[in-house]
Amino acid sequence: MGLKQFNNKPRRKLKKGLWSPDEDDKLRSYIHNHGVGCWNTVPINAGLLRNGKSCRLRWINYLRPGLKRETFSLEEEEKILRLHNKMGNKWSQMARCLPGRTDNEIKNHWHTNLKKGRGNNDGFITLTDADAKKCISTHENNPPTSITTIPYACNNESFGKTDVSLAYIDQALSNLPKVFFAEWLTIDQTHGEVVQSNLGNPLITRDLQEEYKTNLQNSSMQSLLLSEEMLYESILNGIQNSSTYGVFYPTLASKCT
DNA sequence: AAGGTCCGCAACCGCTTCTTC
DNA sequence: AGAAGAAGCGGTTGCGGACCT
Repeated sequence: MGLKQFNNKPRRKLKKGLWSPDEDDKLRSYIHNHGVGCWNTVPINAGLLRNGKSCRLRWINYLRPGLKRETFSLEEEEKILRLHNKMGNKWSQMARCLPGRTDNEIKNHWHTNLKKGRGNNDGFITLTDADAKKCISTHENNPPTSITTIPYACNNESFGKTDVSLAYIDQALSNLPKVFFAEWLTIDQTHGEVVQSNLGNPLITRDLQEEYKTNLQNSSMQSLLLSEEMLYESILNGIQNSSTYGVFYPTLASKCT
């Protein structure tokens, strides 16, 4: 009995690595004319020396119509951060919420930009001046009500120090309602009470909270970073009527325990 | 200019889930 | 019900370009 019995079918030497424009054309035109059907038969019928899996990936991540090929917008990044906080590494589910983006693209962008770049270990995002301007222009056109969300935070390292972005926000928001709450709090608008926190885990360390409290007392700055607990206290103390507002990004902060 | 290092992205790999029979 | 194949998913790898020395 010979093993050759198992190998009667001529085995095609499959190609790996980057796709050539020619291969792209073959796959694109095949799917355009015949549809996908079974992925395992696609490369055979399309005359490609690839496996079905590779074809599927190439189509989904690169050739499929409707894909955006441009860099992620601030709004998209904001959405990714929110979704990641809500669902973790569910890249494909996130992709469904971001038209024109693939799970692979979102995953790569998270690992290379959002995880360590704009976000810091302490759970805050570094806000560039350009980001701040974009953020403010969005809210200028659509002024927040007394209970709203500001989707950006400032790096806490800049807290209490001179910071262009923070100063810009102070200036730009001066005409807007003075109290803003983070998105992870649901507020009873009638009574001004926190009725629900969307995250059960501690948002920031006790040490950081103490640091903020000290800074809050000492700071002459108009803007303040508030922890969930501090926001809660502030509401209870009727701080809504003061000139304080909180800007806090919960997505990354939730990772900080 | 050349070699080394870093970083982003495309693609692969292997495991899980779904579907079909 | 369960086996087998297909599809989906997420972690990881490796190539290539940019940047640094």
